Amino acid sequence: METSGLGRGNITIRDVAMHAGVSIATVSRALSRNRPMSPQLQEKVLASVDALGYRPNLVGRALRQKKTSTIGLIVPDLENPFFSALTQEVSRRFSKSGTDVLVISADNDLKLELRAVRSFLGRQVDGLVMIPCDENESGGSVQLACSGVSTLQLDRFVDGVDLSFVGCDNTAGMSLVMNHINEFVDEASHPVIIIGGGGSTSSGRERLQELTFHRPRSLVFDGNFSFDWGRQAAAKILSKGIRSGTIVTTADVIALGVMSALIMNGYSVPADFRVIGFDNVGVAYLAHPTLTTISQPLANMADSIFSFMTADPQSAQSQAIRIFRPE
Amino acid sequence: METSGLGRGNITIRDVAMHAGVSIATVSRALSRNRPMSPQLQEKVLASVDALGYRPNLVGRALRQKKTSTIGLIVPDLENPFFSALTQEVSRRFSKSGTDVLVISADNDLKLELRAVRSFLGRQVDGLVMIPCDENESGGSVQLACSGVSTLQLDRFVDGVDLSFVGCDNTAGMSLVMNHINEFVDEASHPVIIIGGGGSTSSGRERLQELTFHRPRSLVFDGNFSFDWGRQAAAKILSKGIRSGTIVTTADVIALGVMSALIMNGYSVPADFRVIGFDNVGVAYLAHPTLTTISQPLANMADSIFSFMTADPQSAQSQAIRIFRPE
DNA sequence: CAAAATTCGGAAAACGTTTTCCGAAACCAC
DNA sequence: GTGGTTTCGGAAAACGTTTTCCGAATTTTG
Repeated sequence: METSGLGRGNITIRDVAMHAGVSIATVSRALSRNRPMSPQLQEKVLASVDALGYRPNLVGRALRQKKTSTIGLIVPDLENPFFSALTQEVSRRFSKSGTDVLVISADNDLKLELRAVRSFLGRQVDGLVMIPCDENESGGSVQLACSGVSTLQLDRFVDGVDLSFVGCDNTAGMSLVMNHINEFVDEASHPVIIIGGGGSTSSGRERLQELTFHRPRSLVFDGNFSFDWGRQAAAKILSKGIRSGTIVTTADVIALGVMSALIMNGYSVPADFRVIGFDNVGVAYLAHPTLTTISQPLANMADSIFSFMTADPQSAQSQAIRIFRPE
Repeated sequence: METSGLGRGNITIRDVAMHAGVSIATVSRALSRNRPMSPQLQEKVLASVDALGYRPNLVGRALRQKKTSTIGLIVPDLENPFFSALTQEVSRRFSKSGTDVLVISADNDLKLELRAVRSFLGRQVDGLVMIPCDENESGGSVQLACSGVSTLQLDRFVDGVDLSFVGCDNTAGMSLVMNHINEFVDEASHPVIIIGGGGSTSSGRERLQELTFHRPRSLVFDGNFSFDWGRQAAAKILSKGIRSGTIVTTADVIALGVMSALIMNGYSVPADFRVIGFDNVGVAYLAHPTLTTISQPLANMADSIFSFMTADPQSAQSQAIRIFRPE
């Protein structure tokens, strides 16, 4: 009569050893195939493992091995579809290898971001990927992370210090936008209006800088990466009496907010206003083809994170900064 | 001359004890305030902690304390905005207490879901919250989870076994939809068309059942919870020659897909077609007020999860099923 | 002032693994 | 048959912490 796994004190490797009549070292070896052993003994051990429903305690293992087979991912805001897509992509990339990606959302809060870093560091993750909340204020968190474990900044980087980063070439991306505008838009009748977002993040700043550099006399509004800011920005534009134009935004979430507000107010996209986004998140497809957008190469970025994390920490590659061209 | 935290062998509690000239027990107590101690000694220890930049190894702590101050959350698909909102809400609720919410996305893959359960169990999370991928196929994963740790199903539940669950009352929600339709819609000119989704999930099934129960002669399409399915469904409707109606869907993501396809094809919402969603996710606000939707009480659900997890495992409450009315 | 009670620091056990080391047995070669 | 090599299981140390116990010092009490 076999008791089910419910027995309160969990089954440990000792119980298996006892049940199989061998030492705990043998059990460990039978499971890890760390050293060759006679097949019949292995068989016996594995049978006991099955019979007892033993599952190794990964905390004990981590303590001994000094590694957890885990990487941490800190995201500023999971409700931003670009970040959830990125999260999904990174998880997917790592799921093929044996390491789990553990995600914590910082909820755009610097305190929570710092806490997440501390938590992951304390939990001995083998690597840390973070999308910093703020270009300036997140510096401490990022540096703390780097001081403890192999760390990579994703999509955004903090100012001042020179730390590893993977992201896309925002400048090149916005150049694509400008080429598109030069080619298809008659600026006389369709003035260019710029709506920024994420002013205190590197990606927001880079994109906005590139736009204002090319169109220094355009009207500029700046806010954050959210649907709501897009809606507000559209209202501001309309309240200035503007009735048509090309609206360039620094993220799809903003662009979608803009579009929805315009349409609610009876304007047509793209007849009255053309709207341009950035990121090409899944939900942007809803507005296709009326929303023009720039794709970020998520898969490439995830690949790069993976190879960074699996690389020898000493190797030069591990310090490289990888920047991908958007499409 | 103080070396920074970079020194490879990490600083352990022994180093602090050595530095302060006390025993490791004293250091532990100084940090945990577990037992009163003389203030000057505490001061001395804390000074050493600061000087060395010591951060406790939570793996060691977890092993000793048999708790990790961690709960796991397994989500089928982070790109579904309802799930990312739910994730964010749950994280937010727990961030006030000392426990971190660790998230793993199963990517709608049963294998990955099972792996996530095993991983969290092995990592000794103090609790597990899961949104099962599939009403039938996820049964094994959910039961495994329950056998190891206090587990709660969220939003969806698996069939057959009677396990703890927190979610919303889909039937009541759809009744609200029906009341709305009865009140505002002239069904003679505006036939009701039903678009289901998530057929193999309890919430998808419950919602669809309620709809077909009230409108047994309506046209029904069934698919999954995605923007894309909404677009396809709209195309199916149009290809049947239908040019107006009330389209009731079982999720906002579907409704938004439907709307976008209708608008792309030159139809007006809500003049030609009325569209009704479910969940009231943030992105649905983009379509407000043309999209009618039903709010799920996220905050209440998160609260309930929290109290379930912090409750004494023996108490009756810990087995309760909580169902909230949507608004 | 002695005895009892209290405080508080340290030694050591424990948590569940993996892995190093050791020794016994088996095998091989001559 | 002996010496050398290989194979393979077990004992025990180690990972970093918390906590139980113990004993010494201090305080309180009669």
